[in-house]
Amino acid sequence: MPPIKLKSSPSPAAAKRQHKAAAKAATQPKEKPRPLTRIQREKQDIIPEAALDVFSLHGFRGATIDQIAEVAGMSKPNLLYYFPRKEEIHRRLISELLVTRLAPLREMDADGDPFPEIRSYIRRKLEMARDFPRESRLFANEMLQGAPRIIEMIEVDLKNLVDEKAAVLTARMDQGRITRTDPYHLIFSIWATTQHYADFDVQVRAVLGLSWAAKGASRMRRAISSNCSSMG
Amino acid sequence: MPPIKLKSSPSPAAAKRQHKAAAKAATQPKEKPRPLTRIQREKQDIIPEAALDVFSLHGFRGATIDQIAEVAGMSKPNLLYYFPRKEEIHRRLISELLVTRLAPLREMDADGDPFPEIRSYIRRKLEMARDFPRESRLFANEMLQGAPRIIEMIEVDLKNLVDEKAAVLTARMDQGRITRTDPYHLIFSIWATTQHYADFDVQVRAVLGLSWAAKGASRMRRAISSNCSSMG
DNA sequence: CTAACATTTTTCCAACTGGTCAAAATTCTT
DNA sequence: AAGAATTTTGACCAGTTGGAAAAATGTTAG
Repeated sequence: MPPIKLKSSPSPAAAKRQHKAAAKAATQPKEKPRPLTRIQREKQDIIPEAALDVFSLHGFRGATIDQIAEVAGMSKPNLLYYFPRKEEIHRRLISELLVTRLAPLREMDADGDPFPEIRSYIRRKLEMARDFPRESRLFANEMLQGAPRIIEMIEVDLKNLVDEKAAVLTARMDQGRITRTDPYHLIFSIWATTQHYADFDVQVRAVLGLSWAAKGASRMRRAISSNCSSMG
Repeated sequence: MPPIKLKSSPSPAAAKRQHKAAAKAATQPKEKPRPLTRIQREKQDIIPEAALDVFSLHGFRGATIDQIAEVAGMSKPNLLYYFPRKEEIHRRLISELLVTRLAPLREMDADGDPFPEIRSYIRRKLEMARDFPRESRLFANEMLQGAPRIIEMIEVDLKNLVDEKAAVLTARMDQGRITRTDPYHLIFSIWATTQHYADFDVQVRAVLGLSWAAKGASRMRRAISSNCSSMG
């Protein structure tokens, strides 16, 4: 399939506006930047929160500002007062997301004992899937759509990080401290498995016959131990 | 965040129409059902094919009939002549999908040697991810959205099948023929890992620094061997 | 060849979409 | 309390969306 051009870019005169406060600060450097209002702080918290619900469920195109506004408990124009474009809410969510996602891998210690190090990496990933399933789904949605908005970050930051850690793993394998495998595919497996519990939650629950009320906890514990042991 | 009601049901007088041919066949049982035209056969092949492109990329809500029609090389009303509702194209794709997806697990032989049996199951799954990535992504999209259209099938057919195979696996473990693990999580791991190569294709390619031209083959071979070996 | 049917195009529609704008309502500062 | 600034609302727009209806065009069995 490839391109499928979206007839987007609806407003030719886009990018002209800016958030009022920001605009003021930008055009009048003399004046003190006037700190964020209480309301501003609140709303800029509530809106991405609501948007996460909707974007993670329907993807960028499938989500509507109206929906987000409704979840956030405000009117569409009011929401647009804080985030003048749909894309900006999404961008904000995505960029936060990437930082959080890279952290666990980044913190994997090269000097530690490789086996517990990997085990704890898996655990952290699983915990993230349990505690932030919406973020996981947002990411998955973005991937499914070909990652249009984050491909460069993946190609540079993520690739470099993985290259680095893969090199460390290879070194450990050379020392015979862990079983030899392709380090990249090892990492992919970890990503895949942990993501799965968030992204395919419905399926997991349905197959295990879990009540929808029984959130995470015990299932997660089994998943963690099960997955750690299968690494052996 | 669960409900997010879409303000759908736009046409209150829906469900009134039917495909002309089908309608005729239904209301005039005397007449011979009048076999499908050449054109009908062609189009009913082309349309789901095009729809698969679009749905797998944008999900149900994000996809538009216009897009599908464009990919299929026909006008929207013409497309609607064959599939009067957007949902019907999607439904058709999804139901085909489920059959195909269950097949490999269903064919896993309870009497065979468990290890090669699992290995070949993984291989089949990986091959499916390589050869039918759009189908995989369509499924993933559906899952991310909470599987609204297939939850019952998952809860019944899939659950039963997995329960059955899990029982077999447990028996093998009792015999000490394979390492003891939670059979459900073993199966989830296989699903997760294989899906990953289709759904997160972009990420896999970016991290491995693969050219976008180099499709599947060699990467897949490594993935297969790598994943099989890590089962050991 | 032609009637009967199948297909396609054209035109149209109401609801929804992302987004604008000015006025009204609220909140903050002094 | 008053004035200034911020926040919210309501009305509105142009473009898109899923879909309907009918007219125009093709196809094909007899």
